[in-house]
Amino acid sequence: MRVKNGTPTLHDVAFAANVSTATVSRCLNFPNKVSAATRQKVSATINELGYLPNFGAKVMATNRTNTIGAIIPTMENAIFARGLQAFQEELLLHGFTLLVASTSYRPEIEQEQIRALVARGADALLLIGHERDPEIYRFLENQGVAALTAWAYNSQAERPSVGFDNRAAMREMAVKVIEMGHRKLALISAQRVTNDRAQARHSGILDAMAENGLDPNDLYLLETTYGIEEGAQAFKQVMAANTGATAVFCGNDVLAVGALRSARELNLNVPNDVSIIGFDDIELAQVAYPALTTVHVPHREMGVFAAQALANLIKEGIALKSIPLKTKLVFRDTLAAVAP
Amino acid sequence: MRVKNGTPTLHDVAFAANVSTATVSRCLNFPNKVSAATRQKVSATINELGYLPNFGAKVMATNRTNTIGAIIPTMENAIFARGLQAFQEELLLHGFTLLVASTSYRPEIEQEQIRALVARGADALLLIGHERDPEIYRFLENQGVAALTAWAYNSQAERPSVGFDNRAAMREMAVKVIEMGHRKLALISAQRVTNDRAQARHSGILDAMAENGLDPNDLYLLETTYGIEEGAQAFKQVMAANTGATAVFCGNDVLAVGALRSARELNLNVPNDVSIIGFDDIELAQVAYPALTTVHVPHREMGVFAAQALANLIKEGIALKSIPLKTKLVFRDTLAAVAP
DNA sequence: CCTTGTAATGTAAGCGTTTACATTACTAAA
DNA sequence: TTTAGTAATGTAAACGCTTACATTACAAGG
Repeated sequence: MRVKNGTPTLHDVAFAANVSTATVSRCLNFPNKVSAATRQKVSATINELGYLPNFGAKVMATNRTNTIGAIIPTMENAIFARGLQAFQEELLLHGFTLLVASTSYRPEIEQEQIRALVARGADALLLIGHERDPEIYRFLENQGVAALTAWAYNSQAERPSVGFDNRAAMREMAVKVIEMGHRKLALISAQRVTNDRAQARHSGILDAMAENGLDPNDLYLLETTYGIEEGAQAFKQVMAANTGATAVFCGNDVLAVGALRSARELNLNVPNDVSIIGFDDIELAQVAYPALTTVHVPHREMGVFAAQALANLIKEGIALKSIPLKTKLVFRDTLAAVAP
Repeated sequence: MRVKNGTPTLHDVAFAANVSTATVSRCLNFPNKVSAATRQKVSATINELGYLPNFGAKVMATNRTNTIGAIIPTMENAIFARGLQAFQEELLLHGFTLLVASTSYRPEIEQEQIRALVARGADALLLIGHERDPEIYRFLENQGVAALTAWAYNSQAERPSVGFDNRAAMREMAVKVIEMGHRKLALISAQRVTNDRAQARHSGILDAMAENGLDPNDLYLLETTYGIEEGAQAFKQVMAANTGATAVFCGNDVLAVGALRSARELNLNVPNDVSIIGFDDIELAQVAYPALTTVHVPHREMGVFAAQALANLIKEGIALKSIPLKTKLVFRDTLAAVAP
């Protein structure tokens, strides 16, 4: 008698249960297409043999991996980690597994990763931000892989996205700041070249200035890379530039927290000497001292909606559509009215 | 003439390039087994046709997905996000893709996820902590899927792990604290039942007390779940218990930051009235005010080593072995000697 | 010019599912 | 009993790659 060596296959189960492979397959995939008796018998055999469907074979036969890929700048940034976590949890509920790749904010790497995840069989992709080479969209289309954009919403973007309007959100905050009497504004921004969110936030401030009789050209703008240290350095530069800024916006909370630290080192009182405003409302913002005034972004919600949209697309064929989410200004202790 | 509809296959490339499928396959996988001329011709055809190997077919033929799964409690916790990010980056260097699942610290869910990732074809798994049902290890063995444990190292654990000795690290910190004159100690710990890291950190404090003539039974221990708010609540309870604790250890930085906030609300001066000690040294620790004294854990290093070990196992067949990493005490502003 | 050895290429058999289609087993109405 | 209709099951092709083995091409030594 031949002894089986490898892991058991569908065939083995069928043989042991004395049914055809088709029946076993149906037991697994369409239990109600099979009589209770055989279902019983087959599932007993499956347990007994410790059968687990072969992934590759299944993929080949169905042309689906039940896997969704996400490509984000970095998990180390809490705004992505949080959204991605929610995305993964929701995906699980729909029977999908998450494939993760990161780009360190480098567009060339993103291209590479998109190709890698498609090659690895991702059924659909979650991407951050709208801006990318049209060629890669063509590639995705050719491969029949849908892509949903998150962390950004733009009413005139032609591709589906779930996110918030970075520009409007920042504009709203800037209007408040200006209403509080601030006339000299500065912005410590993330690199805008490869980052449409950073661009939009910048534009939001410009909008608010223009609407309120300030000259947008007066905004003192400084770009820097991501990090607390970087924010700290940038803030010192802003102060050294002597522009008389009474409110310095930061492109995100991490930069803002760095700015806060520099302010302390410079013996500047926040918010009485300078106001500092963040964006994102991550944990850091409430822990910082003084607690940071910032724009709250519904990261988890975004992840959940994105997962639902993608799951609905793949399982039900429901086309993706854009979902705009709301941000909220949260006023804590780093913003004050300018002394009259 | 028949018009091809779907995406091109190996066959199509072979036909177009006027070679056999074997040759095309070799061009892709063993370029040096093929003459320069054909290599040339084939790769031109591949580009022209926009051919991309079919993932499922490849998996089926090779029985490998070049995918590694990681199962962590949650990406929202920076210590995992950071390590995972490094893990993914290193994996990419070795040609692997990362599959992520999370457990929210629930062991039943972990089991489920282990099975799910194996079913999704993970070639190997990264797991957090040692403690789990032996049955699941048997399952992994049966399936021929290797598992490496991270975020914990324990010299007497029989399974390979890359991480640090939580117990020794916490003991080292506690010894310092005791040397600074603290006699009444408290610990705000994460739930220990399902979490061997939390257990080990607790034991470390006990060790230090015993070695230094303090009664380990005098440690005031409070367990809570993960979160800043939870840490804040717990700290208030510790203070309300009136144990006279002059140093309160926290199982991680997040809890410590919550404790810090409560101390401020209680008008307690840190570190003069109470010392607060964290663990992990995440970003939060330096941003907190006062900056947190804590134990630095080499999260990124851990991720990198784990990825290397797994890649070496799969590609070269080099067996996994445990890699102990070093932690470092970092003294900032929340620990002071007790007034004589 | 033949021989031998090696390099390059080709042939075709798997890999383990799913599923269209065919067949058989039942049920209930006539 | 038939019969028609439906439910349950079976048969076998297809999915697109890798790779052992077979074959052919070529180079160098005699």
